[in-house]
Amino acid sequence: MALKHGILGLLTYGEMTGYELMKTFNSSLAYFWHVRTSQIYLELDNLAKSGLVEFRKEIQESRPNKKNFKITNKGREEFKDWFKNSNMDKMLNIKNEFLMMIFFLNELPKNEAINFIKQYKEECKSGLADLEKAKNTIVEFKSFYHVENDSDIYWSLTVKHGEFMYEASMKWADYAMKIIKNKT
Amino acid sequence: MALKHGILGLLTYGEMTGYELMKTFNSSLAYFWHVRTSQIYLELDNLAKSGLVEFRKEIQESRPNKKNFKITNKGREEFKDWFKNSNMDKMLNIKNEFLMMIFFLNELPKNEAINFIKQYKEECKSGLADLEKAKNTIVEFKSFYHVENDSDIYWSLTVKHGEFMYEASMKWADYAMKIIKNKT
DNA sequence: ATCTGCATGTAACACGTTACATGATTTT
DNA sequence: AAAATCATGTAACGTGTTACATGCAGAT
Repeated sequence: MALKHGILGLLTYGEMTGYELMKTFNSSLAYFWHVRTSQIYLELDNLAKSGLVEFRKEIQESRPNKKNFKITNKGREEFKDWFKNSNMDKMLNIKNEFLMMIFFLNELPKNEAINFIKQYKEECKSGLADLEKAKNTIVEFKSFYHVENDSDIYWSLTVKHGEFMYEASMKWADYAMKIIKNKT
Repeated sequence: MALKHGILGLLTYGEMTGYELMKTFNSSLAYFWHVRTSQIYLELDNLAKSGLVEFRKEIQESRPNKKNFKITNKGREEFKDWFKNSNMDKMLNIKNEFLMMIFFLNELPKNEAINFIKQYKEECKSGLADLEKAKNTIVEFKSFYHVENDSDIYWSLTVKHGEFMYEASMKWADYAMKIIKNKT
């Protein structure tokens, strides 16, 4: 139910279209949540049907028409309840296909195994670079939606989490390559 | 397709029942992949229908009857292809509900926000403890299935990855709590 | 001239979870 | 006496991906 509550959460900062929501997810929140337009529009439909959001049609001349979504009071309640009914252990259990491959990496010859880890390290590097972009979009988002409170402290903390993870991942990659090189 | 290839991969070490596969996932591979029995049995059905695995029925007296699955040649080919057709960027994009909550944590009063991070840190601590168990089950698995090669180097690397991640997460949690405490 | 951005959606499929169902044996 | 282990499965549901469809405006 995280996407649902993510949408509701973003709408607490102001009216947004499906397209804008998608953009925000795939920039500011990109490190921990990607979305597809198809999913966003379906979810917005569901939210509207449940009365958690409502929309205002806006006819545009030189652009396609929009639906500006805003959160309802019922939506705000639902969003608050999300924090009350959360439980930590469920949230942390991950699925990581990369590690599934590492588990079976003996299938590859040594040099290819090392190369595989090297690629991973490169990917982490580019992940770190993307976090820099996220930092910028966060600043833009705050001023664009005139967010007065210090929510951005928390937005930055998610980015910081990414930095910690990517840096640790790269250290792990170095460790892993060393181990593989030393094996018979 | 990671579960499918995970099952095929485990079966390269020897014959296993659905139940044993489930046990192995939820112990040795638990850090990065949890499964439910329902999913395992469905996937085994599919794999059998595709001719990637086959099974041998074993009638037991004081226990329910079993199906001992083994990988076919076709299954081995499919498993090898998994490494060839993989691409890194797809594998690394994560969904993290915990970070979704962090993003919106301004919704909670300061003390509750700090408590939330504290709970996370505790969860990481217990994750680290579980990794110790995983280390043991890996050793048992190797001797039980008489694995002669040094695959276990890679198994251990997945555990090490977990250690790096949990430790970095806990450092992040400390950093986050400090930031929140200092905010107005 | 081609690509990117804006803006909306539908349909089919793949993957994963929840809940249900059974039943003997062994451990606490 | 209660709970965990062994061992199999079905059905319904929820979530996410892939592929398809449209079409103008502005930038390269």
